[in-house]
Amino acid sequence: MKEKIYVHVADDHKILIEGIIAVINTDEDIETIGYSLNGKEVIDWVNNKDNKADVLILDITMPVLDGIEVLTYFQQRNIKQKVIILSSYDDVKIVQEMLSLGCRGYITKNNAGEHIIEGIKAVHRGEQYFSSDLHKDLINILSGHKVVPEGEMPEDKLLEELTERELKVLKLISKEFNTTEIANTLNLATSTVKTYRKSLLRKLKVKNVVGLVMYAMKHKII
Amino acid sequence: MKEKIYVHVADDHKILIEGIIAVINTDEDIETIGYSLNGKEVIDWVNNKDNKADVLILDITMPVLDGIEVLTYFQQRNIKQKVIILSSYDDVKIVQEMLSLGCRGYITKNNAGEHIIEGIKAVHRGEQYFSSDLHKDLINILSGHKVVPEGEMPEDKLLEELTERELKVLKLISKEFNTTEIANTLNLATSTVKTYRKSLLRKLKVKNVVGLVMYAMKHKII
DNA sequence: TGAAAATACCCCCTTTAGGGGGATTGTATA
DNA sequence: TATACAATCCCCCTAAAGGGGGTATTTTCA
Repeated sequence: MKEKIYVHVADDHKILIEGIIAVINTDEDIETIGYSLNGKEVIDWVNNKDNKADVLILDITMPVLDGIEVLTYFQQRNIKQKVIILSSYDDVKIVQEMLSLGCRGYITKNNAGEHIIEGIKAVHRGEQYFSSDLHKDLINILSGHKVVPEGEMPEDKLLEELTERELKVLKLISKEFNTTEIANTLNLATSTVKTYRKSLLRKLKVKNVVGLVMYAMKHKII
Repeated sequence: MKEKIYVHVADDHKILIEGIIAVINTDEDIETIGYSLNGKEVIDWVNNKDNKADVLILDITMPVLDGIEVLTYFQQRNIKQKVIILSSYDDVKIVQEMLSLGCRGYITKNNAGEHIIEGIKAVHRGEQYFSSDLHKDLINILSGHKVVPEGEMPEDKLLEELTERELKVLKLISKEFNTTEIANTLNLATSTVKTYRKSLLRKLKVKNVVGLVMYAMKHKII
């Protein structure tokens, strides 16, 4: 008899956890072993000696500590468990971010039911797994030549990544802070903040502060 | 033997539907009867002669048609099925809106597992049902004397209404148009547009264009 | 019918944003 | 070790936003 795969599920919506467990348990090779309702619980779980899970299903948006923070923690301590992100966002940008934080799979909640078992098995084998909607986009990115999914601009694709400082400035801009106020908040010269504003406009390819705020809202930076 | 309660579930995340069905089916008095992945499917379902569901579990955020639009449709045609909103938002403001649109219950996804069966039975009996987190807030509201959750302003209520012209200017601002471009688009003098900008800032009580855009996005003006 | 509100325009003035350069550190990494 | 890039600051200049007034129509509606 084959060794079972043990899975831990983390999501702030209990009902969703119940759904995932119900689906997972239909497969005889996989067994769920506990769940967490926030990132703090995940950290506690991973630090527990008795924990014998192989794969972690992790939601991005959670209270206390979110999925990003959990992944960062995992990365810093070199945690062995493999992580599959379960997310509402079917957004390549976010997938990229999660990948850079070391997750092994990314499944959208839309089609989790069909893909989750397949995904768990794949990452347990050491492969990467992405639910199909994302697949083609990712292939495009990884292979460099992007096939535009007709009628849509691959806007995000073209955008340069923001640095930590730029991100902070963007967040403060979104709080209606002006350049002087941002400078005071971050203990910088106004000239520095102006430089960041200019690079934000350039990198995000927008005309003015309005475009910056729209970007920030769309990408849930605020 | 008691008559069963038939329930239809609508949510854009299939996995969540599976969770709900799994929970609901643990109760022998309730049976799930189909599901919808978006508002359009709900409308189609309700217009189907064979549909014999009594209660609809409805997510707010869905593609094609969202929960609000579905409730509006129900209200306009006097649909007999009782609706329980299943939402991520634990926000009294939203509960109020849903209530005004005729929903009978409101359960947050956080504690859906524990309350959904109770909720279904309650609304089927003709009662209203709210998951407990919201209960005390709602009692405050319905009893008239609202205990403001310290530090928060009931912002929207205080805002003056925008005129048609102001709204148009706001929409164009949100498209990254500057004053001159707005003036040209609307065939107005730039001075006129400046006047509207000023009254927008005053009416919406925000500091600058960033606040205007945030307001526009929050209220889905754009 | 009369007051209020919406629409449209004007003035002056200050502050802020944005465009286009350039420079210096320090760190990471190929 | 060379190079790239983040982070920090500077200059000059123009464009745009915003603050504070004012005026004249027209529309709305109690």
